[in-house]
Amino acid sequence: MSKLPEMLTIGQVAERSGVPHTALRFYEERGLITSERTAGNQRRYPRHVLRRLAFIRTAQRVGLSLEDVHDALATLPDNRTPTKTDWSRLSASWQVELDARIDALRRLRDRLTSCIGCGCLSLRSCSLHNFDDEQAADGPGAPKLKPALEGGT
Amino acid sequence: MSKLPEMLTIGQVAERSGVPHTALRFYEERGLITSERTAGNQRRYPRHVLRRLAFIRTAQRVGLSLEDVHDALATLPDNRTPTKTDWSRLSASWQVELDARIDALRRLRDRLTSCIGCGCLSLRSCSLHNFDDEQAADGPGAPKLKPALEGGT
DNA sequence: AAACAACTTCGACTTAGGTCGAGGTCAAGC
DNA sequence: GCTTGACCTCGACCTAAGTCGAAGTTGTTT
Repeated sequence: MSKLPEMLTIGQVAERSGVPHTALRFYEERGLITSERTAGNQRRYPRHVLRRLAFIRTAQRVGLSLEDVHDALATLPDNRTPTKTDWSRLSASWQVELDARIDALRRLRDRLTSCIGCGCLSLRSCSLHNFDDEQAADGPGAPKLKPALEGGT
Repeated sequence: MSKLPEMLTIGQVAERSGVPHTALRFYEERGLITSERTAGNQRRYPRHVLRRLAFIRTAQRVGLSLEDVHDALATLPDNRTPTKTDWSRLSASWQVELDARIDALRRLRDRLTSCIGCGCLSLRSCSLHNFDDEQAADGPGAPKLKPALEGGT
């Protein structure tokens, strides 16, 4: 009993979270997680790092970059791991982001639909090539996501 | 009159297509476009390269990688620039891809919705963290797109 | 024929999100 | 007290889709 370990090794965290240990060190380097060290310089993690990792991975799946995640975590008052309240606030702002992305894709699809069969593919006349709105800015080759958390109050 | 130039220089193609000349050389290196050369080793493009470029950029916007585009172009009988018929066939297959992506995002959003307020964020119990279906495979850090053109008959 | 813009190649660099390996240290079991 | 596995750092490497700069050549115009 009382076998609930206070601190976890990097290997344990990797196994429990499903995040490779290489990525854990990488995240630490990026300031997304922190660890304490043993006398022998090995990392030891408090259990709540698991929650933080869950947060990170979910945010990534929503489409946020690690930098965005970093910034989101930084908006937490004490730089703490998100609590239920924080989670609600942040995930609500992700929804906006997701909705926007879904919408952009849908518009693209509809344009494609209206183009099928026209065979135009003209650089000048086809509507598919002439929207400087939506994702034209992040254009080909750089499908980055807008911050979108900025206004996430 | 008769000023319709047979062949275009790289600068002209860049200007007309909106694709930077650096990218044009890059695409050629990748086998997406080809060019002839003058006696002095400069590239000259037939006008239909513009259509091919339109195809490439549109495909990219749909979410295909250059490799996917390369493969798609290779499915064309004579390795030609897509005609109206090819365009219909390929863009129809892109629709499937787009629909799938839209759907995946929608499912993610819905899960997020059902999670807002629960605050669980548990690695084991929250439904957000337990879908090995859909996009779990391309996981965080590698938001690549599935080929999806393979079956595009 | 000389100027000058446009073109050539090649290698290095970029961002994001990591992975891999070498060489060395730490911790736990027997 | 020794073996073995887990851990450490650091730098190199990876993919994708290009960009940038240097040094040299071509093509066009006057």
